[in-house]
Amino acid sequence: MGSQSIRGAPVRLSKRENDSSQVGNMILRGLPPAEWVQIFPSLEFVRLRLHQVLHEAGDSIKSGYFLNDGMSSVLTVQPDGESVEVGLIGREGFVGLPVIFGFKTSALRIITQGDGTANRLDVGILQNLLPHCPVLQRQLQRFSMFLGIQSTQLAACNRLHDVEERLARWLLMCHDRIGSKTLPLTQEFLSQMLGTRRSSVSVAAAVLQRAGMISYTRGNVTILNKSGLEDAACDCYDLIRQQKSRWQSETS
Amino acid sequence: MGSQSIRGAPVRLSKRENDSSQVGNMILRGLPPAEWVQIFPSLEFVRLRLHQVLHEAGDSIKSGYFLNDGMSSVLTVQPDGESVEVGLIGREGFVGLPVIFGFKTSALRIITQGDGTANRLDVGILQNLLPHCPVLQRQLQRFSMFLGIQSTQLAACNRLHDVEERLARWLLMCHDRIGSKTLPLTQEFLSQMLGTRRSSVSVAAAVLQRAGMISYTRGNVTILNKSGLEDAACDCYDLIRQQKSRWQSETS
DNA sequence: ACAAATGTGTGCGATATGGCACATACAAGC
DNA sequence: GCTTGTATGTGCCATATCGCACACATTTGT
Repeated sequence: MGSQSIRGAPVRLSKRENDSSQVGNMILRGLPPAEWVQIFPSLEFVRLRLHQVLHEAGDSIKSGYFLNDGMSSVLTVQPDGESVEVGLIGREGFVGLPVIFGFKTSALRIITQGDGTANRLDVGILQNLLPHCPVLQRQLQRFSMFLGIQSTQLAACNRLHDVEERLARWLLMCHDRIGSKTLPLTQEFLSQMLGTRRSSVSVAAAVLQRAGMISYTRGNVTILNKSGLEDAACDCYDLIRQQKSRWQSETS
Repeated sequence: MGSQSIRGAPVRLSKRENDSSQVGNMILRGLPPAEWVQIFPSLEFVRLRLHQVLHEAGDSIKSGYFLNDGMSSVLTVQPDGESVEVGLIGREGFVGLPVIFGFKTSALRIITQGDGTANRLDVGILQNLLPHCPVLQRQLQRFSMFLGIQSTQLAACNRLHDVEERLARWLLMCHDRIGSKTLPLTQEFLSQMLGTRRSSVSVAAAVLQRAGMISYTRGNVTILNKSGLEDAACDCYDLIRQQKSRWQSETS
């Protein structure tokens, strides 16, 4: 751990720095030296701001992002503008999966939650690199599979569970990836994540607040009682964590 | 739960059938001869029966299936037994995607809808074959990406649209893949696809029936007015078809 | 023929959410 | 100070769905 500060001043990635242990992203850190030396000269360290759109639904993909910290949400966008979150990507993953299968455009919107940093990689460079980096290719493909499974679990959750359970789950998942107990979230924004109305979020948040599990001030949620929130959340919170660890370890 | 897995009876391939044009599955048909001659000796032609379980959630995967006709549904299964359909696989695709990324088990349940046939392939053989069949590998990976996108669209639909719209959509999608206007479906079964109660399906089906769009007899739905059903269905029906054609054409 | 199992239609109260409106509270800028 | 915009809490009614229950029809097995 300790070589990199998660919050506060991020570590600058010099182009002369060829040690992948300086990088927060788990896929990059797992690369063998032979592949790391190929990829690191092309990585561009970037800061990500709150709610930055990394990929817009329907747009072509120019860069992939290996997140070091913070998290991103994957959203479906419907023709009428409604949206639902169908995935979460953190330091364990990669933003830009379609390009590794030869697609040019993103069908989904990817936005950042909270501030963070990432290593950006040009799509053309990535596609040239992939045939020479079998471990990278394999890890990206495996992450793609995991993300698909995760989205199916979120789909079931969004269908079967009510707003209060989903809100609690979402706050916990966000907290696990952001690391902070205070999350910069408006209720309007949460309603887009959960695929519901803002007023429904307000009601659900008020219940959790009165139960002492969270405190809600203008645009900021603070988690006061994590284990209480876990009781309020549906089982999907645990299920997704289990699937994550299972799929990260399962090999053929 | 009702139906158990029943394996189809293997049928010997005649010599004539070493021509991929005799095969209904689109991925197999698209293979170059050099790859087809490697794979076809290992394919086992099997008949699939209604509601056969091809892969059970959590079980290890023994075989992959290239469907020739008919269709399969991809279901999430929750701990309490509730389920929601998150994908549809027909002749354009493949059942057993996790193995192409090195995973051994299926996180999802795959069941057949209606009768059909498929070319079954042992997982061990497939994994040995893949490194020598780049086109096959690529097409399977691309289908995996499409299925992930499809599941996100279904997730949004299941969250945002009501039972009647979803039912109409589902009947249309099933009809498109089965080919028949009469579909062997009980309301109990449909409720598991749509992630709702059986009685809700009954109400929605009664509305469509009174409007003359379908007729419902014991365990069988017949589509009477397809364009009427399209009006009753949500836009997701069209959106998924668009994404399907886009996926099949978009290249890097 | 009879009983049992299965599939479907229907009804009803409870509940969650949609859809909308409005008041309040806070923040930012002048 | 003031204004303006934004975020939140709340209330109200309509509606979709849940959660059950039960009647009825059809099929299946004996």
